Amino acid sequence: MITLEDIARQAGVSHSTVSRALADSSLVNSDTKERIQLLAREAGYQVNQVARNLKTRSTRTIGLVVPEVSNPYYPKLVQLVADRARAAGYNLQLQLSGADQEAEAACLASLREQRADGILLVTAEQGLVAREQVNALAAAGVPLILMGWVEDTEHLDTVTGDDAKGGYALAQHLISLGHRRIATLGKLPHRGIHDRLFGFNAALEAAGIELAAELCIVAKTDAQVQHGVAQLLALPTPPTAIFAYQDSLAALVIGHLADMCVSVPQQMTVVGFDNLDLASYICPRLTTIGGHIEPLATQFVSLLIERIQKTAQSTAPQHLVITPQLVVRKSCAPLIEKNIERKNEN
Amino acid sequence: MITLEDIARQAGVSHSTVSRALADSSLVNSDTKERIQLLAREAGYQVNQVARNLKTRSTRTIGLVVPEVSNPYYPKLVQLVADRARAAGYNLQLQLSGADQEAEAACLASLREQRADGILLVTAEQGLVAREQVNALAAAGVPLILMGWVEDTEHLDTVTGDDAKGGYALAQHLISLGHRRIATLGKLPHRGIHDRLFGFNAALEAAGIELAAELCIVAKTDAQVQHGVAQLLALPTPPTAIFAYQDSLAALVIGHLADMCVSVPQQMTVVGFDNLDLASYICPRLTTIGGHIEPLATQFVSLLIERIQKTAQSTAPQHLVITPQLVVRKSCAPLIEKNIERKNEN
DNA sequence: AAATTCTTTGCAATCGTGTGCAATAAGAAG
DNA sequence: CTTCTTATTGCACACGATTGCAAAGAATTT
Repeated sequence: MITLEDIARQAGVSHSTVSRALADSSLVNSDTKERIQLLAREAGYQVNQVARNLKTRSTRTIGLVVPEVSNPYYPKLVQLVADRARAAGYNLQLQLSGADQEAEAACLASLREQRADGILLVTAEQGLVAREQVNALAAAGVPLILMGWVEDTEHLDTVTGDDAKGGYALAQHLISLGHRRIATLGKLPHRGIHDRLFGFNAALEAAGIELAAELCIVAKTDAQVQHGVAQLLALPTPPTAIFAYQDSLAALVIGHLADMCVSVPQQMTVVGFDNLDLASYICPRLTTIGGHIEPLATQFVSLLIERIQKTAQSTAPQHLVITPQLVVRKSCAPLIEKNIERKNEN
Repeated sequence: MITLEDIARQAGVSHSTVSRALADSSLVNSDTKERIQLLAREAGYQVNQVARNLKTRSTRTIGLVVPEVSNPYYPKLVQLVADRARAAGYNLQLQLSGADQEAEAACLASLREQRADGILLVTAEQGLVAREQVNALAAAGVPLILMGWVEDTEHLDTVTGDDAKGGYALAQHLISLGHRRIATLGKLPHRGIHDRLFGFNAALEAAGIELAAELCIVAKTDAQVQHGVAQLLALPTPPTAIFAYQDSLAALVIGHLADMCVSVPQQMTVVGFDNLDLASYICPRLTTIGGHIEPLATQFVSLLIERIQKTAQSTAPQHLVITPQLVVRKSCAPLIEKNIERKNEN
């Protein structure tokens, strides 16, 4: 691989001059500068970023830790983060912490060893697994932004979607359509007042509706969803609507309902969360909560870059919250006579 | 950030000894070794990989260039590649070349500057955009594997799925169900004898069926798909089956058919390609071609690592081809009287 | 013509590791 | 006691870039 020294020898100057010439420094005579630049281009010289990074003590790289990219939520986020990082002139180092974040600490350690200029950490159901690591990084002054609702992170910068508000809006929508008996289905994420289910439940309570325990299905895999749907339909009084915590689960629910000859939305209303692309792929198109991922990604990156470049207005930890919107499509129907009749039959 | 020198000072030895101790070298007295290792752990020392990479002239990083991760095909590939790379002890540097690969050359340049040990390049519709770059990398001896059918790459290592065979199997399946009037829909990829459409057409020809020009729809965006589907249905003799080049397009087709009150598979048979997760999400579940992505990813990574470590049996360019399989689900129906009647009506 | 400033260039140190080689000390062998 | 191994450690250089500082000419001023 060709180095500054090689170019210098060809040009009959010192490597310092070549370095300056390629950096377009005004300290170099413009003729020599052009000559060197041409020479370097012809020789196909490519800077050794490793050496440059060592000397400049900066890598212009940001690390992004997400659990996986099989779950379609994350690719959407990764794409947006990558675009914004690139636009800001930063490289992206993607680290996958595993479906259960089992490798979260290892990812952070690797990023630190690689001397990433800053780190974006997305937590999932497990919450913040590598808490000591994160605190150590923060203490060492490594810029780090957290995404997701995690306890005891007042001292860290965080960016999160207002899941509770989204859940609230969904429930309100279902209630306004006349639904009273509503099921929920999904894997339990970080519970608490910021949870989707918490907001959902709050709206139900405000309307005087009780969320019956038999209507709360915990399911993660396809098989569990199938079982849960069957369970709901077998109830003496089945629900008229199902809230799936995520769009992908809603898609599975609709599939299994179809297998059991229950049509959506005529015989069952289904809603999801996140407004992923698949929400407009599937049939019927899914009513869901959306619009939060783009601003989340934007804030995520721009706050980190402010921290890296120390251009933030305030050095105090920031906690940005993005409010999502209801996206109405075709998977919900008002509760009409037929359903009410069916309900009364039992 | 804490360095070898810091630990050395604390331990009262030279940095060389610390370096050796942390590398568990037998040249260091076992007592001192333990003492140093303990000290380093307590101090929270993390090697500076940047410095190490400079010295060892290797980064244990492989670069992966894909157009985007919005298209669900790529995340699936990225996940698999990332898992296998991690298992082999390599970091992954993800580079997105853009939906039209407009940044392909920039991605390669960046990876070269970062001194990635090897590069995995996935091409898309545009083919190999950065051909000179790739040739330069190959000439410089940088291990590089190409994925996708591209012309004039006999001198490069390639890994590809046998798209033509997949297309052939799909067509055979449709023919065996009695379909004769079959439409195709998608954006045109790298044409040629390795194309999905080529294989598809070959099977049709073998069965004496002509692929009418009016049944070949070029569509990429959702709006184009919608328009194409409407166009097909408006024909004097509409097709009885539609082959979409990709699962995601098939999903869109099914959605628009539903909007026009055409049920799948009863009134229209639809097939896709790639067997992405969404193929089992959507309703009806999609008959498609699959099973190739996993072996593609495996071969992709292991061939690259063989090149990096120079453990390959042969130094001659390899061209690995993966044969995909037909995955039969619920989106196809045999051509029964009703359809034939409908066909004869016109 | 001498003094001063400006322009351009090279020297040399530095970033944090890894490693060949020499040096030292201790133990073994003669 | 001398000599030869062997075990352990440090010195010093290298990796390839950036950059402060000095130096040497050239240009300008007095």
